[in-house]
Amino acid sequence: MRRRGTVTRRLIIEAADALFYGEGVRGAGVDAIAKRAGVTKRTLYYHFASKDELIAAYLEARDQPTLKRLKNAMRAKDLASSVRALFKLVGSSGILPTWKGCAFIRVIHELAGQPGHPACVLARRHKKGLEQWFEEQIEAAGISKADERARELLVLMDGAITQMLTHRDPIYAEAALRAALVCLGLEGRPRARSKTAAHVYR
Amino acid sequence: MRRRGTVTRRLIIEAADALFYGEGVRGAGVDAIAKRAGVTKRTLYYHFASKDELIAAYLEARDQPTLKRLKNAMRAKDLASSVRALFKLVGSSGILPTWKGCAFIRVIHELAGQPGHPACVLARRHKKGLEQWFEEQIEAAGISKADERARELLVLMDGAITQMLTHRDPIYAEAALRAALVCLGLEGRPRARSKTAAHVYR
DNA sequence: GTCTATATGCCGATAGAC
DNA sequence: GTCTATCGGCATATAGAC
Repeated sequence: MRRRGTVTRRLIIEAADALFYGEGVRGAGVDAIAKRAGVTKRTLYYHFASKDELIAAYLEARDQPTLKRLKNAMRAKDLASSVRALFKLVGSSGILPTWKGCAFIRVIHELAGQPGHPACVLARRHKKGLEQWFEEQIEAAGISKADERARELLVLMDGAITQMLTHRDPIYAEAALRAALVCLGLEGRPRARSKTAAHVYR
Repeated sequence: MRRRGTVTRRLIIEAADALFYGEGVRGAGVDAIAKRAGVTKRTLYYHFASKDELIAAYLEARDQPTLKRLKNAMRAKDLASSVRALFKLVGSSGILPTWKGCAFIRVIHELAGQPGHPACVLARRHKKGLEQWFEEQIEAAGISKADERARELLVLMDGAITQMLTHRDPIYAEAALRAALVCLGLEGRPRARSKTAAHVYR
């Protein structure tokens, strides 16, 4: 009987995570995943009915840890600091060659032709959950129309992630941070920011 | 001798465009592309040395038309109207089932493990070109630090596209539009009150 | 529950005729 | 330049022993 807590099952998901994230859910094959997990393909197919199911399990396993990591980065009391930490995280992660963007967005893009795929459903739920948490944080900071601000923040985060994956240049995470602070009303548009100061980076 | 203007070559690229964009560059095979183009695989491989080269040609063929379409949408004299038109376009496109996001961003995500792939190089160049054009428009509107504002606009656009592909809900394009107008200083937003101040009203 | 071995088909790419 | 025919490999998935 298939249970969800099996050691073998966990090993397979860990291997899938490494390969699906590293090479894409279409680029990585079950053969390589089974080999990395140290099991045979037959064992893999005992625990997962299909590759599609394994892809869904891969995202399912990433859901809470990813949220937890973001919440931990944004644990400051004041919202401005939290938002700065968020985009600092995006910028610093984005310059690492091993970083390949957001796993959920990657799946949405790779499986754009199959929006009903279980993994796509999970990805949408993950992003909705994050949006809702953003909204709670913004509301707790006493900012009105928190739902609108949360969507703006989410758009900026995913836009920053996309640009980081594209150009691997923190300048885009910084752009997103500036935009987020302005949107949230936490920082006015600087009128006379010294050009030299603004260009310290790079 | 292989020339770039051949009718056959164009037919193949058109078929590739439909299938690569519809099912992903990894999801679509050369078999299906050749069939759709009405040629044999051997002919396809006469015109393109490899599938990777065909993928690059597919993006290459999309580069100028995509830029042109965006410039046409943003042809208004005043920047605010142009920006509104941009995100209106993203929102209205994004609810069409046939729309599958930005072809360039899709490739970046699908080939995240191969940043040196010719198609990835083209995708980066395309986005850089768009960013530069944004900068020119913003500068022409008399807004300072146009380079920073252009990056913010680009991040918002790609973030909106990503969210549209994820949720198919124009509410995210609208969020990005609001953020863009605030960032460009085309629409004000009052600074947030402190949390204690907010408590006065509760 | 895990194994060895294999079914079956599609993948990208090629040989050689015309 | 386009065709028919096909290669070798890897894809997902399965049969049946233990």
